[in-house]
Amino acid sequence: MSDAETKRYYLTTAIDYPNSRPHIGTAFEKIGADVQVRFRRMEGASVFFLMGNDENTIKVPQRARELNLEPKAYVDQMAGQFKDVWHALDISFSDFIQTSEERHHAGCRKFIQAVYDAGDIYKGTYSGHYCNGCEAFKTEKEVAEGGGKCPNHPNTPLIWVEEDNYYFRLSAYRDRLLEHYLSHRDFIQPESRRNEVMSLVESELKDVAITRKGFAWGIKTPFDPDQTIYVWFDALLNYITGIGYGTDEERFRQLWPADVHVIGKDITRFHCALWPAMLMSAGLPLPRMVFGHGFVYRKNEETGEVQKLSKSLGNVVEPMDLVQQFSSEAFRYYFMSQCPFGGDGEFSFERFAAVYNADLANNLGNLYSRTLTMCAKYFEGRLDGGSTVDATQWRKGLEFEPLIGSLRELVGSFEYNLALQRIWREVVDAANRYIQETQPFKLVKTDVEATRAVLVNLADWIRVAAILIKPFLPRTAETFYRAFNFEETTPWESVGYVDALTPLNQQGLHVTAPLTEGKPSPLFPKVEVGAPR
RNA sequence: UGCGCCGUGGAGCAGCGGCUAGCUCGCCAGGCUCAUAACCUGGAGGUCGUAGGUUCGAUUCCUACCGGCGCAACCA
Repeated sequence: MSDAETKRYYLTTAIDYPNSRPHIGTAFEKIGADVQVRFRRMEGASVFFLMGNDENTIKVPQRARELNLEPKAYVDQMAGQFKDVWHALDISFSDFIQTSEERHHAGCRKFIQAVYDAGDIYKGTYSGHYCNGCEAFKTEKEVAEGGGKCPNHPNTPLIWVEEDNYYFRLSAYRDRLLEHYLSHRDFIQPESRRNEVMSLVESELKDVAITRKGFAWGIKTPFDPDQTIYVWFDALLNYITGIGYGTDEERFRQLWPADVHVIGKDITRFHCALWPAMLMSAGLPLPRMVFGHGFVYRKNEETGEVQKLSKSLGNVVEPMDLVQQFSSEAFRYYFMSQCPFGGDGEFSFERFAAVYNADLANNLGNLYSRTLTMCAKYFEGRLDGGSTVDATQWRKGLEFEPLIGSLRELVGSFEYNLALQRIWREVVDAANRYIQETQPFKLVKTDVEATRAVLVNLADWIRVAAILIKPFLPRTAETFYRAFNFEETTPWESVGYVDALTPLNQQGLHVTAPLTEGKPSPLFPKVEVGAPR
């Protein structure tokens, strides 16, 4: 692997249907992805982070008609809303692809033609329950749910329709897929998802219909203009059309294959079976990893019941509600610290507030407050007056280098909750304990220089904490870093985990944070537990 | 039904073969006063779902069962 290759990092998230607004579960995925790319950037990688919306579904023209809009106008409007939410959560995506864009259409046509030319597409007959109300086929499951009728149109009888479609020869890739899983242990992460996919591929891997007839909205099949590409086949292709496949081959070659597709556990099979088979057929390299994250469930505060987020249960929580009540930082912290990214997690307003108060207000925020206040009160913000002190004193008794090493490993492998837990226990808590043990507020009465030494150590502590939380809480981290004049040594933008290991530059060390009457304003004002909502 | 995950003090989690089973929140008692009534110390509280098995030894491995949950080809 060349140096240039190890340094570029291409990550994608699942593209979302635009017919409903993003909820906390959708946001969970994007934040987890964002933490990873922020971390990779800190590690020196040149990152490309792709997100987008999945717009070529039958529901789009339906919904657009209801709103009296052109489909394209509708999806553009929705994409704007999605991006607003992602920006509010500080999701640092590089590009946002909409599958209604021409660049996507062009890439899709090229790709399906390549698969066709490879002989993996054949004409067949698709049959199923068709609903005239939805203008779509219903799955057996949907029919069962509706008691033999369409769940959305119970008065419209379902009809059995047979239609000529094109099929992708997925079954032909069974052995090559299994071989790939075996030779690339990391292809499907976390481990628990592997078995599921492997047993699925071993047992049943049927060819799939990849086109539908008679839809105006969607991508026309190049070898048969009466047919449009079925949503799944087209959706997966965003990962390559978003980086220039079919429109900018040079760029595509630079970025592909993806380092990781971050997706929800429900769609692992598409990404681990269908997608690699499609790529094999088209002669393209496979992504290095598919990470299937867990889901966020809603805990009902009164009954204690844990439920899936769903519109019908009315328990959907919109990210903006929490961002407005607390902050994007609080939002990011809750989900990254409380929900293991590879597994499932729970959300309740009560718990959100409890975690916010305990970890952000009382620990992190308060550490910041008390440190800066003492610097201002005892030294008027200047810590550089005395003789040079040992600023690494605080690291004694702490296995510091191994800690940084394991944090890098944990963050790099998406184990965010464990990483945050260690940062809090071993860095933030330790700092509060250090203050209690050294008692600078007492010491200042007898030994000013010793007090200065303690505060210099705390300043370094703040600096290191800033670096460690940078991928998770970018704003808070920056505030921490700008509390002192650390930027004179290393600019904030270029600070990485390695800088936590370099010693503090005490030259001219002083407080740069804005203070009002010698105090910073609270970063995380405490909230009344149980009050919100 | 198939496949998968989970069941550890009041709540949320960690431990995944062997020191007195850890951590956070909550609770109780002290301490401190720099700080967002924050912080620090100590304490109470667990037969690690049940029944077997493997082993010198199991919360940790195996089997069965009970209970909860997820996925199963367009609801993150």
